[in-house]
Amino acid sequence: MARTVDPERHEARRLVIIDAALTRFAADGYERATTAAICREAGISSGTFFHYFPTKLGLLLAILDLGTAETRDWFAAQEGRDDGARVVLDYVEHAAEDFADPRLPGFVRAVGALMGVPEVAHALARDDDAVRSGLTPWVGRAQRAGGVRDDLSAGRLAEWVLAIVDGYVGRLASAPGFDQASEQTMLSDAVRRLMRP
Amino acid sequence: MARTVDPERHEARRLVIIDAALTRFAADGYERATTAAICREAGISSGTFFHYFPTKLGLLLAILDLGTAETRDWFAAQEGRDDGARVVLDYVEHAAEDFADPRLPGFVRAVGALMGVPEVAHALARDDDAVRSGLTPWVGRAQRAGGVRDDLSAGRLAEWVLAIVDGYVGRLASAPGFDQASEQTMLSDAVRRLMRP
Amino acid sequence: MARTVDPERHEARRLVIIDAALTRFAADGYERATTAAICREAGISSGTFFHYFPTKLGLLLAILDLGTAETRDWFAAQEGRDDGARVVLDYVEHAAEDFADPRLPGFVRAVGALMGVPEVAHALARDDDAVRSGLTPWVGRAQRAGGVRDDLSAGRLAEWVLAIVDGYVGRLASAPGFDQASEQTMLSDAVRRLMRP
Amino acid sequence: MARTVDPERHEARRLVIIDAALTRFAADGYERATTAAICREAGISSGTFFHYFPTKLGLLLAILDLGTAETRDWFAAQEGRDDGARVVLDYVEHAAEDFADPRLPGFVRAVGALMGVPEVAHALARDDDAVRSGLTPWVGRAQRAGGVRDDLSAGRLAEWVLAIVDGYVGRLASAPGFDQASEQTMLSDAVRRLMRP
DNA sequence: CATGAATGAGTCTTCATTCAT
DNA sequence: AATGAATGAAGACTCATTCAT
Repeated sequence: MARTVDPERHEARRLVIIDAALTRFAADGYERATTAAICREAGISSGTFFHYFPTKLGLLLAILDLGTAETRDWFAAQEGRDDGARVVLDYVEHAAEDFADPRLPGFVRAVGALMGVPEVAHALARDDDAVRSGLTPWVGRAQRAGGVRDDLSAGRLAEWVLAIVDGYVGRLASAPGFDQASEQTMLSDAVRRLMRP
Repeated sequence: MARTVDPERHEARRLVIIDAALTRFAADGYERATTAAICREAGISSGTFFHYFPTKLGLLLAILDLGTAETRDWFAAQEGRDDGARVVLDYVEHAAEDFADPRLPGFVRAVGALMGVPEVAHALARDDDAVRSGLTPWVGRAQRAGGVRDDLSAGRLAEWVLAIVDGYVGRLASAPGFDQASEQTMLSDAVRRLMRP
Repeated sequence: MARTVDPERHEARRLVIIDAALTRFAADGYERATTAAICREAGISSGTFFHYFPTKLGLLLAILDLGTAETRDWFAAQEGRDDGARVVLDYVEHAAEDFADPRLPGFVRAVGALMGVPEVAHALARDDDAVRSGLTPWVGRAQRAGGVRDDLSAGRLAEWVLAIVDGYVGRLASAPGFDQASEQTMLSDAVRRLMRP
Repeated sequence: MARTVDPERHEARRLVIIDAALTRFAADGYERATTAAICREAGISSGTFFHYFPTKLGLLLAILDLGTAETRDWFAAQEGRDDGARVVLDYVEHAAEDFADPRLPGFVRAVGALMGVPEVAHALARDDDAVRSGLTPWVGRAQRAGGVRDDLSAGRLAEWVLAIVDGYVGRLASAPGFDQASEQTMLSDAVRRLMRP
């Protein structure tokens, strides 16, 4: 009797809160996004908030971990492919599509301001590691296959690919006429130019 | 009789506060950098702080304006030059050198989190305008002179140059082995590749 | 049909909760002992807690009433005895033995902090009354039998006997080397000295 | 210029807050005495409260330390006296007079409920030490001078003197007809009886 | 009967800003 | 001009209690 824990409902509600938080963090920044505002956005009470997440920071970290997991999943799904350069470009495209969600740039900026907070720094380092260690082997394979410059180590070249993606994302948020729809092809082009021998 | 306002001393003190704020904002982010911490860093009292700046936000805006003015000055100093492509690359290098101050990436992130605050958004828009309107003519001139791709408008190409600089700056702050000394030549190379016909 | 209320099981569970509460109140004080902690200690859910007790305060009052009833029972069991002084000393010893439960001093302190709450004040007054009205007649009888000082009223002397027991209990909790095993004979001696003519 | 720190005014204000806190802690207990209520009682704002004390607990500890210091001062002032038994009785009387402040018993109870908080436990241990190490030598001297029982060590006898004072203080608070004015002579008598050979 | 997710009032504490000296 | 004590609005978080299952 008394089936009180419905794991599905729990997970669903958790995601509602995460979604609301993404909205508020993106629009207002971490500090200006009050827990009250997040609760309002999610349609829950403050008690419920702290029933699902231990602290406001804990919620942020949960979001970051979600992203890291998503990255790992994406790379895991590429296992067995052959064309390294193609995978790199697919990743770039995949990342760019993530940012079709207009809240993401704002969220990334919100997180950036918290780099001084150790727990955030660690979560970001984990995330960066996931991307880097996912991407580097494909860059290396592309180099060995030829068709990609090899005057840089695979790691350093991967880093620069990420730098360009970062720059693209940053502009998405701050430059008026710069939008995902029209610039995504330029992004692929820019990365191709960077990697050309 | 008593001329109590010594404009030089006033300006010097203002700069001391701005410098202290740059340090704290960069290390802790805008919200976590308390006025008390900035005062401590600057060696002044809170009363003095508000004698020089109307609010904490006012101080931040003053710093941003300083940067915008510096950008305008730099472009004003290029007047009369000929080689557009060279000026663009010089600007990239100049921007990169600014970021030799290790506090700047942190400061940029701190400001990014405040994009939702209208006054900050406007100040950033002014700053962006200064850069864009400074850079675009030189890109256009380079295109007309040949040697630079012209499948994009000058404005859009300038935007992408800035995107790459942004990406470089972002990595500077977040990637462990990515430092200004060793990556600056890669930056120029990446911009050159982007602009190549 | 369904007789769902098994009075014995009900009472047993009630006592489990009371015991758990005694533990938590004693260790943490009334306010710091959360209902959640009491539930954990008792191995029940919060819903069950409030099925057995109307409020957290109600639980505390129930514990106090239990103590009062126990006191009344003890004195009822002395009916018919002769030697008043002996009964007084027996009571002192009995009280001291109660405090062999190491949780009691802490519980008494926890309750002390709630004297400002009317319901607690009343419960304590009832308890004190039970002790006082149980003890005073025996003190009086001892005085009339001689061998006990009679320069004080029986009531006042009883009060002082209780004061010494209280002091003993207080030390039990706060003084390191002061333990029930070694000090109980001193307690009887101190009470005897107090009562000596 | 700018005489901003007036140490006297600072200390005076600190004492006003301490006095207000004593009132509220005594009447309501530690947890139920909100900082807001203490501020109201002291006629200050919440900001001022935290300007003078780091936390609500810090305020409580400050009060305890004040008491410990007072105890040390009292014993320091007895240096050079001769009659140990007289000093012990003077201390008992002195302690009893302290409790002429009707708030003290309530305050002691409020603190008792916090014995589980390490910082409070330590402060109380320090306080107990001050009393014990102040009193024990005088008890010892009285024993050596004769006229005081020596079947107990000086330390243990001192402990029992304190137990009786504690019991007296406890009754002061909880027993209706038990007041300082009429019972203080009984207190001295009780202690004398305890110490008699 | 038993469960535990949900609630929201209430608390401590922080911090930008003011102002008397 | 410079100081720093005082202010109080605002925010994160806790916890007793309710109620649908």
